[in-house]
Amino acid sequence: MSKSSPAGKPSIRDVAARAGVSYQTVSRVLNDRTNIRAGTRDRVLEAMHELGYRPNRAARMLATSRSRLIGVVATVNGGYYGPTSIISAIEDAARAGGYAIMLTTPRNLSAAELSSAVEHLLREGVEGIIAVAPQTRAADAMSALADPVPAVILQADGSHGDIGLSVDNELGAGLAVRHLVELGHRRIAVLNGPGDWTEAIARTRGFVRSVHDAGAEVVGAADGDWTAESGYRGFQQLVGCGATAVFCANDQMALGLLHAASDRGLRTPVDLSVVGFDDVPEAAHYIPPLTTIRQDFDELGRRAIAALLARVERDEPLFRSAIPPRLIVRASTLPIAPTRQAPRTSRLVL
Amino acid sequence: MSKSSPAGKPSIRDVAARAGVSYQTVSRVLNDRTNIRAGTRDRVLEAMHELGYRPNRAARMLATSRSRLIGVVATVNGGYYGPTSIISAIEDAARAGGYAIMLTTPRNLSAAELSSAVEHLLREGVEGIIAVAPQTRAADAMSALADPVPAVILQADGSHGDIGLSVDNELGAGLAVRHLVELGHRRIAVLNGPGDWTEAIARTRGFVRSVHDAGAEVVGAADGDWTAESGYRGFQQLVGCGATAVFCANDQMALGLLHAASDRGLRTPVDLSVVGFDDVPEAAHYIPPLTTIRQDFDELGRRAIAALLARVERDEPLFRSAIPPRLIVRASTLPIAPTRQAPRTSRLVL
DNA sequence: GGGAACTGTGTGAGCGGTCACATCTTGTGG
DNA sequence: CCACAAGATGTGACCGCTCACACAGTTCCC
Repeated sequence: MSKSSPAGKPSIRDVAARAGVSYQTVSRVLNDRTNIRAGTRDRVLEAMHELGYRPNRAARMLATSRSRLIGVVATVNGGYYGPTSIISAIEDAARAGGYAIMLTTPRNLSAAELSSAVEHLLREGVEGIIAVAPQTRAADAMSALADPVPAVILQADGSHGDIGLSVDNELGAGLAVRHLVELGHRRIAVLNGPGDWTEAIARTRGFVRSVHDAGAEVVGAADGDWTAESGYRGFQQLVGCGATAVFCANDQMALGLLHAASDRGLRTPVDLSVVGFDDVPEAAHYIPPLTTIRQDFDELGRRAIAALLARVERDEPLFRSAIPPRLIVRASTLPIAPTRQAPRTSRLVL
Repeated sequence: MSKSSPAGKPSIRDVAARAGVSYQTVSRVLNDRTNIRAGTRDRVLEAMHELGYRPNRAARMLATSRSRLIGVVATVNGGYYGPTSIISAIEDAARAGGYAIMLTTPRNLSAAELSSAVEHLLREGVEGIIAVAPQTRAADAMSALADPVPAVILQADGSHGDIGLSVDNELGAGLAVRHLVELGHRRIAVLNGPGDWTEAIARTRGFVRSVHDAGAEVVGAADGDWTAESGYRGFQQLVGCGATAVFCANDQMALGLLHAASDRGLRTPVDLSVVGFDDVPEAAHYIPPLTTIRQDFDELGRRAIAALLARVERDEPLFRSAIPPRLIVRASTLPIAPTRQAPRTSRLVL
């Protein structure tokens, strides 16, 4: 068999032979160069089509020393809605920009797992990394690790230099609080997310500030770990605090809290108003349907890629921009009832 | 600058020069060949470390014409728990096997979107494809598309030749039914998944057969689309059918059904027992906590990679194996109350 | 003690593209 | 009508690695 054996996959040279041109001409067609006669181009394209030619990425990568690969690091444990949506948006935007996504899913966001994931990506030759690493520790580890290539850390706050990008969590918490205050609530409790997550910190900060700004009062606080289970336990800690409304740092915890409230015979929203955060698809069917803060994860993913590619391709500095979330009002919040204005220690009041 | 300029990334030749050996010896170390003197290997390894050498994947791919890349096609719209868990398990197993994952997330599972996603992966040079394409139509399209490389289709049933792999949905439905029957339920309704999803079809089939085998009766059926919203509507269709228990083809629909039942003043599980399918993390905190069928998505992902790699590396035929799911009993199911044995048309009976 | 059968290491070629440059056409103006 | 620029195409080298093979140095056994 000669070198142009049709056995293996066709190469640029097979196409050239078939079209009666040199391999370089084929390469020009491949790269959309301008200086090619239309007729020649057509012949080459036809030859490619006939041969079922597909350019070899490895060869191009080797020759250009560009991989057009973006690495993504994300844990999707528990099937959280946020990371998953973000990844999907990232892939979309990356593909549109001519890049492919290489995914790693470390079991957790410990420094060791992260470092192993990043090392894996670097070995694969990615040109940039997007980490969905919403824990402060993880974000710290990432900013240290992603030395050789540009990186964007999602859901990281301002403390991580110029490589963080996130939804405006403080604003989101503010929207929730203002909504409750407008309904007449003055005694509000909070169910925080884990203290080492940037988003949780920002939401708590936004919550506390907004409550004070509105002249209301934080009458109770409990810490959760994002799970519905921790929401259930959080409710139990809040019992007796006298709140008429609770702000939960995410929807899952709000679900657990609704469950606990129901177990205790409390009627949401008559006895207690509840606000969540995220607007997961199921939130509209919690009992009662949950008032919550919707995050635009798609937009976050798109911006992450836009920022990273600007850096990779044009060496522009990463721009920071916070994405504003929206308040979605459903049935879990209600104007405070006249009889509840002065809460007594009834079992129907938190 | 000479060819061994330390400017760019170090190559195998830079390492060789530093270690005082030929580039081939370095290559041998890289590939864990046996015939190398221990001292030589150590010197090479040290040189690599000093230079911060990282092998160039593109060059290796080109030389070996192997990419060690696995393409994954999956839609993660709506943040469903299943696909996400599967992807994570796939990545884990692939990395352990020395492969990297290239992810595409088509917006939907239409033939056009699938084909574009697969084409993208093929251009990237993947050696195999795993598609999380649980719709029959999508599975059909995939088995047609994935011509040039081996493929595994997840959550596809036996009708897709030897490339499908899934949890044993029929068995799962059977577990749910037997549980209800043991509790005394004889009049059972079903909330089906969308008719063009292989899993939905298998669950329905398993449900119907098990009900008949147990001498019980299917007194009502409604079709949903996996969403909580469709579960809510499904309940309304089932009203009046006289069932004492409902089997829902997934947890989200069960959630919607619980919501609708609650809106109508029906108490689950006193008035109505409900079983779901999937065991999403939140299911333990639905109101009431949901009895459901747990799928082992991790195992499914691992088996998918195992099957695919066996095919890619040793050209073994893909083996089919159904993974058995487990019944998780929670509070949404209860033995049938004596007064409900002969259901009257009370508003408390479906 | 001299090949056979190792072990350890080096050399040339080539994977399939791209780049820089050379060469051949073609068009244009004086 | 020819010089010269611009456009279209071809040639050689090279990206970083692996393969097949060549070759040197040991061990070994009759």
